[in-house]
Amino acid sequence: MELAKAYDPSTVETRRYEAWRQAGVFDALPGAGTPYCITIPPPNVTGSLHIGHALNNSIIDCLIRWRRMMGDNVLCLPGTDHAGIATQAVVEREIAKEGLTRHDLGRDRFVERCWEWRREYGDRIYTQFQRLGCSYDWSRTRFTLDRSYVDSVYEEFLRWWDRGLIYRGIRVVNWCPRCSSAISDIEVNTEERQGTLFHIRYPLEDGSGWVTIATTRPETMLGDTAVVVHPDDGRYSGLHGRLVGLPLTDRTIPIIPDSHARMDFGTGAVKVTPAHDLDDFEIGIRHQLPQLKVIGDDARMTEEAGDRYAGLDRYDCRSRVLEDLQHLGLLERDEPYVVKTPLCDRCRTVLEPLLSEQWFARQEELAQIAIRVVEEGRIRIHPERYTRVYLDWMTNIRDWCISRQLWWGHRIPIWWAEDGRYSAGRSVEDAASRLGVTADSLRQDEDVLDTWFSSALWPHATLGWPKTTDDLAFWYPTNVLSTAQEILYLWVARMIMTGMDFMGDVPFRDVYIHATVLDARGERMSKSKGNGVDPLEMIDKYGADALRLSLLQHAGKNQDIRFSEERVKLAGAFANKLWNVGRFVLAQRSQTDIMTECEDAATLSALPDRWIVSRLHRTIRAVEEGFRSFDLDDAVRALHGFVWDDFCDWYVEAAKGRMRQPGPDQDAAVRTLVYVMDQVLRLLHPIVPHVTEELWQALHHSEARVSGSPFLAQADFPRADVRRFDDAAETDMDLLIEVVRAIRNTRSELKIPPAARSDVWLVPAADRSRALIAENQDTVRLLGRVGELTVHVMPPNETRLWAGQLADTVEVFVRVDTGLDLNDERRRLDKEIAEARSDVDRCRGRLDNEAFVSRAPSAVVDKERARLQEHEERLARLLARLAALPPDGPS
RNA sequence: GGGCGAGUAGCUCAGCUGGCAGAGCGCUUCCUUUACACGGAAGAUGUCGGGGGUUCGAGUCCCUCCUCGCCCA
Repeated sequence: MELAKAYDPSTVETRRYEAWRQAGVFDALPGAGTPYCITIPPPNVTGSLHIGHALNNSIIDCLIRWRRMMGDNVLCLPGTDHAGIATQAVVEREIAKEGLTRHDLGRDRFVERCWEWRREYGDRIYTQFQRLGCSYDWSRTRFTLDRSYVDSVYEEFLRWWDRGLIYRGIRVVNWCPRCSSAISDIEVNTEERQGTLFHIRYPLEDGSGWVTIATTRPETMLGDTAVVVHPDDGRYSGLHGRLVGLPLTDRTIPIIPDSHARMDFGTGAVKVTPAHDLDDFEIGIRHQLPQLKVIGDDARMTEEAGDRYAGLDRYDCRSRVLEDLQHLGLLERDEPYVVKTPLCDRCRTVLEPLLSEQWFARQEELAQIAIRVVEEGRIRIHPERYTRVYLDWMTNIRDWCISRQLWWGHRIPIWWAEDGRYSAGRSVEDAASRLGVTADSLRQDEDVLDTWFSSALWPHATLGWPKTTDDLAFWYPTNVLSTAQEILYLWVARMIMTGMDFMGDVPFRDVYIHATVLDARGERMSKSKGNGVDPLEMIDKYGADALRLSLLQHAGKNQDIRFSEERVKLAGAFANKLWNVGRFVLAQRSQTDIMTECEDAATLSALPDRWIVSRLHRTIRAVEEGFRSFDLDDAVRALHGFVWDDFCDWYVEAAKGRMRQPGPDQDAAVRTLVYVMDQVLRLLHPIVPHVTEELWQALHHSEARVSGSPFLAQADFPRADVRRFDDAAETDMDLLIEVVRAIRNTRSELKIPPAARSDVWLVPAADRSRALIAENQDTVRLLGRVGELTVHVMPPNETRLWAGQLADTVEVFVRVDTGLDLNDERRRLDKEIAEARSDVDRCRGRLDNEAFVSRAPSAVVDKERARLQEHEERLARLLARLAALPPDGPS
């Protein structure tokens, strides 16, 4: 197979992906082997691939491909969630173009429109995952509104209902006036906006003075039912239990001590509006305060707000309240203040915390178990620091508002009787019999369930629960959940609860919280800022492999990643490097009849071969460790260094010399090239699947394989073999590399043109290094562009013609036919001597330190002694060299 | 307000259980040497955020302060 000179992902990636799919490489079959399963976090069905998905799915696919190659029976199950509020917003926008609202259509027709939308666009993100190279089982895609999934959700609801975990309650929820629905915490975007802090006087009822409260939302005062002060706040200690007249109303409200009040904020006195603030709601419960709802579902003031304000929009009401207070002289002052404003994630309407009657799920009992499994280490969270974040949240968990006033979603399986009683049921008939009435007298609750209520079941419901399927039996518990930090609570925690509750076992064993991808300036990407990076555009320009590599390079235990197009480009350069070294290896092999797929590394005897194999196996171990511990960045670093530095820059360059003459050494070199190349492709495959598969096919296409899959994607992943670790080979090769570097450096300093060959004279200090150089002189010659190479016990006599340098323990001389500039040479030597002296002094200083010698471990002291000896020898040689130079003279 | 992360070369980041400060990019000089100019060779570059402490020895451990960011209230 002819390979193009430069790697072009656009001609490779789609073709390779299709080949995998057609061969069913990603399709899983339960039963045999060690199960390994990841159910991917279902993206929002309205969504398209953003950089966070790209990162997470690169991580997931990397793990999945790795485990598949490790021989596990792997299932990676993809899916989407129905995203109630988001989808509904999209479809509402669409029908708005036809001048319609959802109310014009009615519930059934509107839901049908949502389905049409979903049929048309719902699989878009799958195609995008495929472009990223994700090896997911596309025959098992799940959607949270699939019939079987809906059954799971209702099963969950009914079981909880029967245990009394679901109840109807009145609470403050995040209310979006535009969507007319409660929304979940994660759909709240908090934004800092410039606002005003108003200081308002509430006169004491007996006319003896007033307390001043501070608020950014004066309109809510109409719903105040108390003022709280801190119990320890001396300023108010005489006022506990006294009443104030609430301005603009005819009500009086008490002053109550409660430690919620912060003495250092505002005046230390806080107005309490239980119906319109979550904290105030809880204060209200503590002190049994009335809950006065003065703002309605439409964000207009209610009757409760009083005749003068009822019907006004909340902001108009604010203006009027301020005017009126001003009039009464109760507005003490105002100051600019940054207000944290909650916005609806979908429509950016300012949310209203609102007292509302909703369905709730009790959490405490479920949370206890979910806490225990993490404390006991049955689920491990990585990076570990998130464990505490999780546990803190879980121990302070609040009941979960599970109802949403939407149409798109799982309609709550509760039916109401005419007399106001209600019951859940598996069907209207079931509910009817539970209530002892006829089915036709019932009406179903209008609300749907929170989308998270359905995704909380993701790992077991996608595998078939509540049915006992083979998939569920084989792959549950799943192995890893990889996701973003902001849904640790809302989603991860709840999957743990439902998994323990319904399956009696953890839903996954490891949770990996990946970093947040920021832009190049370190700012969070957002649509409004317009600083987002489109992963598909990156794939178009540089290839999916480049995108994956650029992301995985930074996927470790870090909290954020600064992303830039430049990185993708550089990752693309690596793919090209790999491509080209692959081309080289192929070309070498074609010159011989060596066709072995995998050389037995144990039989290699040449130093470069032993060295590269040793380095390879250390790299394999680093990759293994990186993959195992979710330090993918470490794995990538190890591979990058090995491929580019060890293999390309040294091994391949050295091998070129061995290619000239047919014979056993050439055979060994080719075998090693093919072996290392094959192993490298395997190691890199989970990270950059396309380019590695393409090369691997080229490397092996003509071979008859005795067994196994024809795809790299299903080949065995390398295993580190400690017997291949070869310290001696590494030490020896390091010395050779040092010698070559010294030759190159000297040539460069002498401005010898790269094309020219120079004679080199080496004086190794020890017998061992002499033998080493003698055995490998061809390598030194080739890499140092050496003409005549002399290895001798003494330096050359004609000092004027040889520039010298030290490489470790080897003196390296490069011949300068035109004669040496002695001044230059002395300068160079002086510099080296100065360095050597300072090294010697530092070592001596340490060893002269009584405390160091007596207290440091003896190994460290010995090492320091050896080091001192080396430096002293080096210094002596340099001084000798300086002395040997002719005293002075024309240069 | 609580919790967490980050601050190391011009930039982006590694530096594990303390033991001679590293990589990539960029920069300087040179090279189209038949895998690769998406390349090769050589080179320059550091108050490891500040201040204390522990230790024979601190980028690494402890305390404290400063700056930036994230999550949760």
